[in-house]
Amino acid sequence: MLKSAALAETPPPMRRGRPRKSEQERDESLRRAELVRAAAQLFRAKGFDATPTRDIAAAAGMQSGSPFYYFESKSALLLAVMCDGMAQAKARQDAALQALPARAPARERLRALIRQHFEVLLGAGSDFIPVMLYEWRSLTAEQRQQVAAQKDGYEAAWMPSLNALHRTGQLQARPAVARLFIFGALNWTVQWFDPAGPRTLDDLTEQALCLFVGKA
Amino acid sequence: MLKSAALAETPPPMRRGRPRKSEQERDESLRRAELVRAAAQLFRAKGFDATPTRDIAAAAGMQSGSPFYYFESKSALLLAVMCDGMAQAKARQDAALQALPARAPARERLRALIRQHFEVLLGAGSDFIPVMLYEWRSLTAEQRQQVAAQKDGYEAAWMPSLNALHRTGQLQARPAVARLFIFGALNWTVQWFDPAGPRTLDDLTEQALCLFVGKA
DNA sequence: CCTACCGATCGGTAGG
DNA sequence: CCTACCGATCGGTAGG
Repeated sequence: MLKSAALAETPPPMRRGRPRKSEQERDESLRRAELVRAAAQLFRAKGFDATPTRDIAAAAGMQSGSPFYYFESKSALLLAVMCDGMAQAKARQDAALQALPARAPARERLRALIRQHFEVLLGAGSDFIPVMLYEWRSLTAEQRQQVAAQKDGYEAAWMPSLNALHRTGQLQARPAVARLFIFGALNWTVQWFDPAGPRTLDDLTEQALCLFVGKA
Repeated sequence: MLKSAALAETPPPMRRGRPRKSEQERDESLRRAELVRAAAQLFRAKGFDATPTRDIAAAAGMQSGSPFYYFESKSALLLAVMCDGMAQAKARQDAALQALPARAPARERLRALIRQHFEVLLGAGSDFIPVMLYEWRSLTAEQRQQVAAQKDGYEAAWMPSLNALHRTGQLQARPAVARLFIFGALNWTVQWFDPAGPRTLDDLTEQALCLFVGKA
């Protein structure tokens, strides 16, 4: 496949101002992203250990050794899946909270957080976060720290809502432990939720809210 | 190691009535159990795929090929871990419910179930159930069915309590979905609970109860 | 149960 | 990025 090299060597006429290097870089980062996407899907479907790097290469349209041109090791690829996933999830979370009316009640803030979390866990093509949740063990200690930092930021955003709900008595467990239990309940849905089944994410969200903080 | 063979060939004087075969069988089943225990511990610590059968053999004091004298494959050993674990968990569950005063309130029945589940998940030397929860993927379809049947029986025992709590309004989500969320919350504790930390299983149980069905 | 071993798979690399 | 390949590991078996 010499296509991308040819493009880089002969810049297309309409893109006069662009330096060559940038084209190359864009192409490289596209291929890299394709590898991460393919890896996420396979890691989720078969598990990290059970996924040969050769399969990831094939899914990205490459030969067996090529992933190691982009990533120094298989676990570096796993780390990329997790970090990309967390960055995306955090961005969506911020957007979901921004979209709320100013001074929305805590119950509605929690609803938005839960709903958005389901989206990221169970939505079409969302393999990144499930991989992060279930493949921790395959990271090195340093890699784990890196992901943990992002995860902590994501989960910390839930505490203001939980604290507020505790103050009003709607949340009856201590907020810190409640957060751990709640994430467990939500994260476990990837084990049983069937996107082809009758349950909608809205229904799931409402039921989770009822379970944790009761009806409105 | 000829010790066990020697014992079988020359029955000990005090055990006059016992036939040889039974001694041999008992010895075999002890060794088998030792393999299952070692496998459970390693599968939990490192994951199924990342655990070589050689390590399991060594942990049980055997040579590399010997586990295959007792189990036809590595995944048969995994199945044994899960089935033994579920059988034990179910037995403890029955005992916990029996120990309750007759006509105990539903909240107390749920408390007993949660407390017992924590014991099985987080207690010392309880590796079987965590392995069952996190290594599904490594079973064949038929093996999965076998474990699923036991798991269904275990989880079904929670429904009478959940239904009762729903009727009284203490549980505000639909019982069927609530059960899924609740097991998620509880099962996830294996990811974060530190037995050496300050939290006790009693405190955890109380907090879970408050979260799901509120204070007494 | 052990010894000795096979065949396959796999992560990763050199060299272009 | 590809080609060709290495070294190591691993599940499982034969034969006793």
